[in-house]
Amino acid sequence: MKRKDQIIPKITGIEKEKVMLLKNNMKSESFFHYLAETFKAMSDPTRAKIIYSLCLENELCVQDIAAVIGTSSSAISHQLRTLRNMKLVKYNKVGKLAFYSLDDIHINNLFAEGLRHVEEK
Amino acid sequence: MKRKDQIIPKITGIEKEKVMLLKNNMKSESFFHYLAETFKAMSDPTRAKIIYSLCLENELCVQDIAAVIGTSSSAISHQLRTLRNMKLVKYNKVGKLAFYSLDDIHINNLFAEGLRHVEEK
DNA sequence: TGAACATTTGAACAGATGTTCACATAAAGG
DNA sequence: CCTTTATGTGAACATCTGTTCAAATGTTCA
Repeated sequence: MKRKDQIIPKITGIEKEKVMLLKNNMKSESFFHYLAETFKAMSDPTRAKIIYSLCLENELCVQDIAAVIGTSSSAISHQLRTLRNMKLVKYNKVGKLAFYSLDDIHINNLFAEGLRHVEEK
Repeated sequence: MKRKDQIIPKITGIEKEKVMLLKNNMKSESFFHYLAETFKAMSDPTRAKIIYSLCLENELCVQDIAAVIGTSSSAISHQLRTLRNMKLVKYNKVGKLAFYSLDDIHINNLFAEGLRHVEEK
């Protein structure tokens, strides 16, 4: 009987049960890809400023966002496309103006949680 | 008296009050930089998998994370350093093993909100 | 001490990213 | 129609990122 193994188990990093459990509960590759993309959409200072602005004022047009942030309309338009592609913002075109707003309440929650984290650090 | 301006205001994108209000409520450059960095830390599929694993099992060593995710220990170690630098994970060294865990409850909340967003889309 | 193991690290590479610039639409007003 | 204004887009650029590979560090155990 291998008594030693019971009393003094070999120290090894491999914890098979944990690994098995996690592997069985792992989400799909595409799930993590999409999740990462969502965070990535918020991971640029310019885009963070855009989202922050849309949290305070729930509808803004491109040039106003550009004015608030202090950069070109072109740069903002490029970034808004990224946010649009990731379904973080939606927009409403009135004549030549495009009014952007956050796509749904989850975006507010997610961003607010990020704000809270940074403010409390 | 410029009656026309009162009844039919010129359609223009510039809404000075909104812009002024937002500019006055804008956070600092470094705030947005740090906020963006926090989101960026979660914006890679490998790192998202690491954080997800640490949400389910609150302490894991490098090789077990590597086993769960299916990549090299070296790659995981590099990513853990990124997460460590951003204060998203902390670690506890026991002999030759390094047990990693999420740094605080805010990380759980933030990540969980992201999960919820993706699951409901 | 020497062998095996866990983790860290640096260099190097391909691939991705954000801005700028110039130009393209597209709508409004004269 | 022509000009002005608001936004969108593509190419080009420098910069950044994530992985791999090789090697170093540090720990355990025989």
